[in-house]
Order: sequence, then C-alpha cells, then structure tokens
Amino acid sequence: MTGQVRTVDGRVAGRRGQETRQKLLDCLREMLSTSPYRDVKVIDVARMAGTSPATFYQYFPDVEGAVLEIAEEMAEDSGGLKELVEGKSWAGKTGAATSEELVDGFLAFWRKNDAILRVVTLGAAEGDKRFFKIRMKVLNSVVAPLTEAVRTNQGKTDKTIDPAAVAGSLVSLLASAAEHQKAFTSWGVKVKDLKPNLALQVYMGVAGKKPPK
Amino acid sequence: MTGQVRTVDGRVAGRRGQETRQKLLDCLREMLSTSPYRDVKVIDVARMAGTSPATFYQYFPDVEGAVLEIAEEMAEDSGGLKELVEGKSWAGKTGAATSEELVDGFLAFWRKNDAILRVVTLGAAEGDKRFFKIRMKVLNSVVAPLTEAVRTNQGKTDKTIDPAAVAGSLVSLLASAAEHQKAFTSWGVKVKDLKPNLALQVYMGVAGKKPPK
DNA sequence: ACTTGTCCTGTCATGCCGTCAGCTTACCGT
DNA sequence: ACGGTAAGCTGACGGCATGACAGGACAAGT
Repeated sequence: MTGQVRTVDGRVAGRRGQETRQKLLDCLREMLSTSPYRDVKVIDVARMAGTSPATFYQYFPDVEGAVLEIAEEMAEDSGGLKELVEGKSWAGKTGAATSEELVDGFLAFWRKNDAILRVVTLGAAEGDKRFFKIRMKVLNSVVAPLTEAVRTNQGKTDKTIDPAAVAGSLVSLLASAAEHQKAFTSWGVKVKDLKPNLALQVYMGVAGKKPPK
Repeated sequence: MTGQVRTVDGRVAGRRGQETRQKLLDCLREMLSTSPYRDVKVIDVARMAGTSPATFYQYFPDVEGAVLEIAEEMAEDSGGLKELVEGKSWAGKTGAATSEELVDGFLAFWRKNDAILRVVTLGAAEGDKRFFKIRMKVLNSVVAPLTEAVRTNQGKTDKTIDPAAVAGSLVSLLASAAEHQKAFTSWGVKVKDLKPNLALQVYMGVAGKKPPK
C-alpha cells in the first residue's frame, strides 16, 4: 500500500537501513516517555541508538517528523479498539459488562501509548492538522461505533439527544481520565473506583438508564 | 504575600524593571498562542519585546520558568470560577440555567487562556508537579463546589454514586471539550449544539435526572 | 558632581541544528 | 573473484540558541 520506505534524499531503504531507522524510532519512543517533549533532542536520540545525528536526518526531516511516524503507527494499532464496541450488546447485565470492557480496553490502550498520545494531543490542540487527524482516527475507532450504539439503544426513547454528542463526550471523558488519572486520585477517587465509575457513565450514556443490579 | 519581585541574581526589581519583565511575559503569552510550544525560543520573545536575550535571563531561569509565572497568574484568576457553582440552586428550571451558565463560564475561561492551559495540561500529563498543582488549582475551583452540589442534590437518592468522581468527570469533560472543540465539530456536533449538550450532561450529573421542559 | 543601586546589553564559550562531501559496506551481474 | 553501483554512515562545518558575565547607561538621592 504505502510504497517503499525512502530516505529524505530519495534513496530506497534496504534491510540494514530499515533496522537503524526502526532503532531510532524505538529510542525516540523511549525518550518521549522519560523526558519532556520540549527537551527531546536529535542528538540524544542518536546517541541512545548508537549512531550519529546525521544518520537521524537521513530518515526524518526533524524530531516532529519522526514523532508523526510513531503516531501513525499507533493510529493503525488503534483500529483494534473498534472490537470493544462493534457487535456488542448493551442490554441489561451484558450491557454493563460491555461497558466495563470498553473502559478497560480504552484505558489500557492509552496507558500503553501514553507518551506518544500526549504529544499527539498537544499537537492537535495547537491546531496542527496532521496531529489532529491522527487523534481523530484513534478516537473515531471508538466514537463511530459508539455513536451507532447510542442511536439504536437510547435514541428511540429520547429524540432530543444527539448520539454523536453523547458518544463524543464519553470518549473525550475516557481520554481525559486516561491522560490525567492522577487528578482523580487527588480528588479522592481511588484508582480501583475510577474504572467502575467511568463504566457506569458509559452505560448510562448509551442505555439512557441505570444498570440493573 | 509574595515578597517583592526579584531578578535571578537577587536584585529587587524597580519600576522600570517590572515593566520590562511584564512586557516579556506578555510577549511570551503571545508567542505561545501563535507558535508550537516546542518552537518558542528565548531569542524570539526577547526580540518581540524589543530587548535582548540576556535581559530575559535576568528575570527568568528559562522559558519554562516564565511559563510557570504566567500559569500561576492564570490560576489566581481561576478563583472566579467558583462563583459559577457556589450558592447556586440546582432545582428544576433554575438548575438548568445554573448548568448552562457554568458551561458558558468555564468554556469562556478556557478559551481566554487556551494557550497557557495547553502547556499546563502537557506539563501535568508529563508528570511535572508544578504544572500538575496549577492545573488542579484551576479545576478544583469548579470541582470542589460541584462535588458539594452533587452530594447534596443526588447523593440522597443514590448512595452508590461517588460525588467526587461525578464532579471530576464532568469537569474533565468540560476541559476536554474546551481544548478540543474541533473534534466535536468533526463528529457532526455543531458549535451551537455543543454547549446545550454539555449543559445537559452537567445537569443530569448533578441532579440525577433529566431537566424539566 | 558624586555615589549608589537598578537596568540593560555586548560578548563569549558552549552545545545543538541541519547539511554535505566522502568514506565504507553490501549486493549484484559477469 | 572482481568490479560496479547504490545503500549506509559519519566527520566536519556554518549557523543559531543558550546562558553567564562584566561593564556601561541611567535615574535618584546627597
């Protein structure tokens, strides 16, 4: 689908080249999770990868360019989130379970990619279209099927509600909670209690009523 | 309260000094709202303020230090958000109005300070305690009184609900929506419809039921 | 005019950025 | 085996930002 991998100056990358390229991406990933984004320097990434800064510039235009690469990879990976919603039942106790699994899966995904998602979120907030698009792809993998779920489940009972707004709000909430878990603990919400609370809100948002005991 | 303003090397700043200091902060504010955080350089801020980089370093240890200054100023300002919740009624139609005013006020505050809040949010997500503290101060000015409102209004009817979790979730949602309004429009939620939707969710979260027509 | 303390900037060493020419390495056809 | 070709890497360099310092400019009081 996406032609071959190419260097900045147009050469096609071979086996060895792709290896170092990948190593640079891995090291950048690591740097992002240990240093503030503002302080991530090309020279540090290169040093960690056991290569020279010039090599870095062979494969990426700059730090941001490499970050976009990582982000796109993650966005591909986010397709799996769809399965947390698609084809699931929202009726009664099964619905409550669906809700919990969604929260669990979403938070796990976010935690796994938190460093890169932080940068993507920042970029999107700053108005960068490339980051915005990537963020939407991740969120949409849940929002799209969830909107459908809202429409079929509670849209019938209440026509004043906009399914897209509800689904979008719920997913925004999940993302925010994932990114700032510590805020909740400082409000006295224990980590153990956070997930059930989120799951409850998701269930009520979709089903339009409290879950059965 | 906070002693006199001092330069990095310990001198007390006089009238003229405070003026240039303030000018530097203003220019930094402006830079933050027009350039990506990662690209904001001391030299650019100094140039915009019509002074030299050396002057900047007289008043601030680095860009981050100056950003913290702006952020703290904004956090002070956020105390006014309390009044959107404290002493308000959540009964019936008055409650719906309270909810709308809260959403309106919160979004307005966020929009007014969006550039600095972006950076604060990033810093908090990266685990920087100083930014985390500032972010909590802003959010708490709403979460604290809102938790109280939840406790007194719907805590009676349903004991399984954790008021702090509900209030925290609602405010997180508001913050997220404010920071990423564009995401909602791309989900087909018009700007005009966003506020009523958020207000509805706030009302239901606090009152535990749908608003009266 | 002189002193004192505030305020600003020229200058400099240091370090990162981003590019290039040129060297080394791997692959391939003969 | 051998040479050709393209891939792969790096040393070196000009350019720019950082951060520290010493010293000059300026205002206010004596």
